[in-house]
Amino acid sequence: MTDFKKMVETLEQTTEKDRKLTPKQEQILKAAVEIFAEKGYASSSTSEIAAKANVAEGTIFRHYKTKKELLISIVTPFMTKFTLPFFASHFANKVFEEPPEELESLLRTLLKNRFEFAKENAPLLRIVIQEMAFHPELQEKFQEVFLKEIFPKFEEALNQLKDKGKLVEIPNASIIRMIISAVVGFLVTRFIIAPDLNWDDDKEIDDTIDFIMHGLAQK
Amino acid sequence: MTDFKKMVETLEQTTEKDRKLTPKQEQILKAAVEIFAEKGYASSSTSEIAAKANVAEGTIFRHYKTKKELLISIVTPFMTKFTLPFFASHFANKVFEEPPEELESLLRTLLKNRFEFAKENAPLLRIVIQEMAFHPELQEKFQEVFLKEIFPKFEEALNQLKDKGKLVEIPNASIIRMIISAVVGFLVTRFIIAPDLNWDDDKEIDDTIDFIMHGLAQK
Amino acid sequence: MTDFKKMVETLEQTTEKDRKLTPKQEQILKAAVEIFAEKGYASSSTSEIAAKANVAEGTIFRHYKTKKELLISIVTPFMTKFTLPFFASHFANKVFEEPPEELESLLRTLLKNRFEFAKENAPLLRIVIQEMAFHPELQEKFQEVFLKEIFPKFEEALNQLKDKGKLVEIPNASIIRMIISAVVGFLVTRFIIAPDLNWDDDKEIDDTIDFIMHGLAQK
Amino acid sequence: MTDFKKMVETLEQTTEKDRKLTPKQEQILKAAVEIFAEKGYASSSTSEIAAKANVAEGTIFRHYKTKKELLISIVTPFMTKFTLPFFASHFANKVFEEPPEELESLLRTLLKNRFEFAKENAPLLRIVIQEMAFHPELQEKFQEVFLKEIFPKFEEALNQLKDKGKLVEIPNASIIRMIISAVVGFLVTRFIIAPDLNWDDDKEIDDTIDFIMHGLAQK
DNA sequence: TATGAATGAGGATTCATTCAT
DNA sequence: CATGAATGAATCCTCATTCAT
Repeated sequence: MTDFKKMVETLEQTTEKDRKLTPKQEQILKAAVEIFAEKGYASSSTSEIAAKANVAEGTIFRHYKTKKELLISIVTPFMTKFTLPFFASHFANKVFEEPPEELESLLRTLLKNRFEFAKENAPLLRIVIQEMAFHPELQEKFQEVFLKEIFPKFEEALNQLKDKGKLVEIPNASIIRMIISAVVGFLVTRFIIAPDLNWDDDKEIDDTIDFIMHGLAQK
Repeated sequence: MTDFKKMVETLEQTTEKDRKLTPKQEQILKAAVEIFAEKGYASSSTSEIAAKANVAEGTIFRHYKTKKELLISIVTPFMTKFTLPFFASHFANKVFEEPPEELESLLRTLLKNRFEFAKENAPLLRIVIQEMAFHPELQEKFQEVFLKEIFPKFEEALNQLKDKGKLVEIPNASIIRMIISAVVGFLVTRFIIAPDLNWDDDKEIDDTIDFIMHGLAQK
Repeated sequence: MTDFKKMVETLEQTTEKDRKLTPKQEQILKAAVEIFAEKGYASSSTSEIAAKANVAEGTIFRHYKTKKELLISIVTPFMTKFTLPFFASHFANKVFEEPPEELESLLRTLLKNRFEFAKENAPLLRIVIQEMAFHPELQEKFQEVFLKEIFPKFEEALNQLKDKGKLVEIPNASIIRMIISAVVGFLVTRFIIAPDLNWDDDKEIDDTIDFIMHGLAQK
Repeated sequence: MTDFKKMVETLEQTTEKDRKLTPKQEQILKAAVEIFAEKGYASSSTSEIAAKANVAEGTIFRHYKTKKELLISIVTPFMTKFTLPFFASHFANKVFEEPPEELESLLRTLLKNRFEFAKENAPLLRIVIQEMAFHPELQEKFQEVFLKEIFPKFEEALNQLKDKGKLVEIPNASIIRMIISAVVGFLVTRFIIAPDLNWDDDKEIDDTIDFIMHGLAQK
């Protein structure tokens, strides 16, 4: 499980780095997040970021060699942090050992937890979703994190459930897609498309989980 | 049903206009679609589009006053055409009068039909999804088409089903979100994220519909 | 007096040409005058002129090889026509033979006459004044018309008056400048700077002539 | 006399700003003045200005957001400085209290003084006269400076003179127009139309003042 | 003769990045 | 470390002019 350890290390380094951020750096990051989220990476200018961050234009380039490096410095820690909980040891354990109701409660816990994270980092979520399509660097990072780490565990769990006859017999990839579609569809609607609606978040989460569980149950 | 007629007219006008396109215009549109899809609107340059279209840069601006107008000329006909089948009169009729299995077969027909359309217009789908976030003009067009037209009919149909006890009792908005998430999640995965995988499209569509139907069935 | 004859011929040719103008040409000239007057030559576009003239862009260039030729076709006939009365034979005669009061009445007649012409052609006056500075072709035409024709006659007349002791003894060039400044200053104020004021034109003309006459009288 | 103070402040600020100009900025202004004067604002290109100023084109836009702002930064300080002497307190005083010969000597002093200023800033004078017609911003500035400040004082002075029977009884506006026409006509001829003639400036000024004084004297 | 699509050179302006202070 | 003036390539767009129809 070297990969996992490496990942955690990476995360912790990042965290430490975060702590080492000078005030100016923090201002820059904060401003960049807001502006990237609002107008998209390509339509944001470093001078605008500098202005919003109350910093000279040159200062940005002292900390981030290029504009793209600034983007990556913003996005990858978020991706890592967003993903980490999936590795919490009890996740694998529970799914392997417990009855299928456990999948439900696990998803529920996980979603609620990730929901809070998304809520606190809505602009970052927006940036990731908007920019993923255009930046191979981000896609690679995503593959690294998702395809190589989460996906296999996910599959393992799904296989277990299938063996116990608790899961519809369709390809794992499809199942995962459906789960993620439901979750991301909710998050995107909640935080990007219509953040100003009067949301009953707990109910929406419960309903979404119910929808997934029934949709995937063995018939 | 004036609204519907107006919409059809609009569509047909558009189609006629399409036929009137000069060769150069077609080259421009084709090139623009490819480049916008690949790099995103903001990162595409009109000079690059002109080069790919084998046309002088000025020629683009003879036909489309601004770069943004070019984008809109590309996107809105697609949005309209993509949406129009939802207004086919039998849609509303069937859902109102027939048993709920009808909903399923309708969704299935609809999805298959829209799937083909998306397949033939994958780059356009990509552009719409990528650019919607940044262009109020597109959002308005979307609202016009979706919120004012499709959504209300959708809701009516759902209410009917709920009355017959065939539908889970959660808010219509949530149901619609779940259906759309599943469908869009599929289309995005299929055509944008992993278009090169070895897809069994019919099965995926069937599985997705099954997922939706079970997920939303009354318990 | 070949020069004079040539000039009259030129004028008459122009006049004949004017008569031969096709409707499209007239529309073009009319539109060009309006637009040049409003925004200046350099800031006017041929496409705007074509639009205002209800004519295709290419049509302008069928009649005028270049944009500049269009300007010249507009300005030089005006300059010639504006100048021609100064050659009316009785001008020279009267100034030579009559007492100095005659200068006054002549100036008065002349100014009133030219005033009407300026009034009917205010936009053209505006164009001439605005563009003279930038177009050597116009300057040459002006020199041809003014320096070579009018100025010498003017001088002759002034010399006569000086001989009779009726004129202040300052250089002719200065006298001419003062007269022209007063006249042009009036026309510019009247038609360009403040055309919307409530002008009593006859009184202004009289006052201006009085001002000139007293200003130049032998002390 | 707040208005006057405000104006002086403005002038001094401008002067200080002038002193703060970086060398590049000075090069830009110098080049722009020369080129604007020669070809007119609309026909001057920022690339040409940059080249003449030995500066990158982008540098112009670092200091002046737009080409028009560059024009205004050039013209308005000139207009203000050109106008300021008219507010020198002794102007009003003298005209009110002294015999009418005083008007003459005052005009003479003023004209000589403004003549020197125009001589040193001939290209600027040219720009102002050429561009005034096309830029509402300049017209406003001019109105602010002339119509609201100079004109009323001028009128007061003229009324005083009329009361003493020393001035011809025609409307003040006409008188002012005549004076200005004579002065501007002289300056324009001297510096714009025929700057290369062999001018005896002092005599021209004297003659011009004489012309004005006699032209306006009570008959 | 009139059209208007097409051109491509040139226009103002933006922007990521560098570097002397 | 931080600044912000300077850069020049690239951007979107305009325009006078040409030419096939």
